[in-house]
Amino acid sequence: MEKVTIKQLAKKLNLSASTISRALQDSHQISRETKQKVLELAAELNFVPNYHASGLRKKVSRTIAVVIPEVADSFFAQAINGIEAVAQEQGFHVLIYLTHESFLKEQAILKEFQNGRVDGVLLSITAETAHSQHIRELLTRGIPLVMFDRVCEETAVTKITTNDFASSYAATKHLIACHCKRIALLSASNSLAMSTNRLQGYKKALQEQGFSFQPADVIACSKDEADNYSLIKALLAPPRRPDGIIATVEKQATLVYQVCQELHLPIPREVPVDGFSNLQPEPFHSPP
Amino acid sequence: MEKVTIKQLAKKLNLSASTISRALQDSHQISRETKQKVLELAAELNFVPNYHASGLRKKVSRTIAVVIPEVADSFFAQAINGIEAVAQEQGFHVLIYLTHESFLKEQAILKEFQNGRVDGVLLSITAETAHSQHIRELLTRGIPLVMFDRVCEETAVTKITTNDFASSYAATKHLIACHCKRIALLSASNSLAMSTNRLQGYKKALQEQGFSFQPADVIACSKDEADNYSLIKALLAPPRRPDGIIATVEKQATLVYQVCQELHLPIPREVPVDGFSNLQPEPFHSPP
DNA sequence: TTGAAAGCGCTAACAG
DNA sequence: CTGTTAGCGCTTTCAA
Repeated sequence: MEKVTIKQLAKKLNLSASTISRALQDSHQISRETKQKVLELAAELNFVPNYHASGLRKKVSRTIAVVIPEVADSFFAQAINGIEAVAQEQGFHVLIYLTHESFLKEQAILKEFQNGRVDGVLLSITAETAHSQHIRELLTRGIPLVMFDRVCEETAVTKITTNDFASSYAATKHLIACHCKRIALLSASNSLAMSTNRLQGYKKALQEQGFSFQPADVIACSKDEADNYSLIKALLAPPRRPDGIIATVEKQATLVYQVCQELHLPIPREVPVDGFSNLQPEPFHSPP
Repeated sequence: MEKVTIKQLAKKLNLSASTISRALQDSHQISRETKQKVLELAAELNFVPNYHASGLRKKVSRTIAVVIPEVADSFFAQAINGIEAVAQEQGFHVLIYLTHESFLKEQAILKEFQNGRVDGVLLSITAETAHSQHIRELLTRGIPLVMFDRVCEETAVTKITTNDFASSYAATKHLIACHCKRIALLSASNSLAMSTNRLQGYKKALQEQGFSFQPADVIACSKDEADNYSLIKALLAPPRRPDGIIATVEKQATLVYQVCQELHLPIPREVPVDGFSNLQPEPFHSPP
């Protein structure tokens, strides 16, 4: 029992390939009877239409790509869950690509998307991503792209983010309300819009509550865990120890605990400001 | 600047399409010069070979599918990370499918894989999955399939698992060595090979150490968190409270804590026996 | 309502 | 080394 094709169905039913094709697509111009017969035979012979053939012809793939830095932290895992669920509902397939924070990989991956493999892209950019030529090129080629979580301001595409400004603003105000006197901000990376927005929210809240912004209270964490560890250790050193901390990333919160334990310090009041903890994945829009 | 095809390159260089095709594939039967020219023009015109066309011709997709129940718990997230990394290295693409523990979905998803979209499948079966007709059918069609983590004994395919028997055996012995007198096993589901193997390991260790196996000490947890909660609560009720627990799934360990807190009980000595905590993803083998 | 024919873009014999 | 030819399997005009 070799691979069954439309042609074979056609021969067995004394019909033309085009009729079979139409019947399978439930075309309005095929008689009930014929459809019936075709569907039956197809089921019997276990016919599965070739994906590449129809893709080549129709120029669609019913596939979207999700390009993210990593799936390690629970945020992206959740995101995948949500995305896949919606995609499956809509009959779409989901390709996963990890950039591991490498801009070059991001470029290479997006470049390949010009080949018809995907109909659309969900992108959460690299921390390294500074310009967006590669993104604009995809768009030029007519491939819709939506940025989520980590977006890049300069490009004119749909962006899905939590309101970074608002969340760090709220977090800061919350800590102040809890009588914190010195609030530090653990920030992720400087180039991302997310980071700057959060920084702004933090500043705004401080200012409104009559605190002065201290650049030394903002720690720019990097990819290197060891570095971050040192930075946090320095931050928590007694002389100017903060009594409140806003952590921008899950991992950093953990580091704070570690450092405190090691230094036998009381754990400061901490507020994590997470990516998308309450992400409601947007429904996809199939291409029109 | 419309989509560039091989034909266009051919015309511009006064060569045939086949020559271009060969040059792009770095065929041994094309002159240095020609290759050079072709590559240059291709780069200049930003040529990207059509995926469906070559897929249709060559009957490959350079794509593998990963079919898992959920990506929620960190295990599968890690798995995806590893799989994608290896795939990317080998120039493969990764499709993700979630079954949400539904056997019907699993079936439907595998069925579609007969259409040429994927070259291979990594499957971690549903808790519901009882028979393996759908799996065997895929294999018949020449699509390699590897089961991981949650495997199904009856099928003759490569399986990647931690040694379930050994790990629960070791865990049980460990608890006995810690002077535990009554050791409970929180088991996941009865039909999975993983569960039965773990149960065997547990029994073996008990027996070897002169303990008698008590069916009541094995709790078969279900999908329903609330149910599990009740079961664990009953288990931990004073009369025959275990002083050691082997938890088969991450989630269950958490439940135990919750129940103990609520009941103001001391937390029993607990040993989690996790899926693949130390999974070293196997390198893929591209099809020969 | 159905069929014939052409072609999506690429690759692989088979020649030369 | 390069060109010619013939499809991969399906969809879609255009005719009948």
